Amino acid sequence: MEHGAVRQQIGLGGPRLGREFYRRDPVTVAKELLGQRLVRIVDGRRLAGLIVETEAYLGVGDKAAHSCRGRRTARNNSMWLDGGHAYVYFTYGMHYCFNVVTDRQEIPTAVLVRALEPTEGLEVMAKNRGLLTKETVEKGLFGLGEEAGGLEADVLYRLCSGPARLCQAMAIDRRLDGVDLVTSEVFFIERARRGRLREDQIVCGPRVGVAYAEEWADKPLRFYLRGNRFVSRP
DNA sequence: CCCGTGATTTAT
DNA sequence: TAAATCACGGGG
Repeated sequence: MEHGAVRQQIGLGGPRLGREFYRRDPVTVAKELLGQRLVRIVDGRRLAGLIVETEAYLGVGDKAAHSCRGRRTARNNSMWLDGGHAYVYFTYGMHYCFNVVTDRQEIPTAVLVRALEPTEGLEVMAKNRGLLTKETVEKGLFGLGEEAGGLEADVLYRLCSGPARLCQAMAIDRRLDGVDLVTSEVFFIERARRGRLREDQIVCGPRVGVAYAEEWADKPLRFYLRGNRFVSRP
């Protein structure tokens, strides 16, 4: 099915980011992904959120990147695909993390998506996250019609604020590894914002959880929206 | 602060 | 084949 037709069938949604958006260096893509909308279709329903935090991984030589040594393995294979594909990996025996592959084929760079501001399908996300306790349901916090209307703040801010949390919320696992975000009917990114963010709207700092990466540990390759409440850590 | 959890990678 | 590691999250 053609993309426009898919969008129409699904309803909602704006134009999707195209191949050329992703075929750039990971730092540029990491910054420009901020404010765009990640969408996952599950059982015909849209789960979506605005990307508010990202990290760039610079490929061969970047000691924090899975492609640091330039060796293509069963796990990191997707990093060598063309820009716009998904790289999903499994770690710590229980967590998935989602990256957007950047630049051209054979250049193994990527952007880790670290946090979303959830906008659609919040009750499904809460269920996927195991945050739908009996008490939460009894209090009638869901099914009120308004998306985040009755959702308690402590649940809301734990939905997608972390790379593994957002994967759990949006049902992202290894089956989505290698999927093409430009053409997939179930996993893609929509343009929710046109033009560039002002530089002062973006906070830049060291990547999280890469202390082992020696001289690469402190490079300012993490980006998030200034003042946004949904980043994984302020 | 510590710990679960198991695939993947690296060292013997 | 064995050991160490890990782009994390949840619970004190």
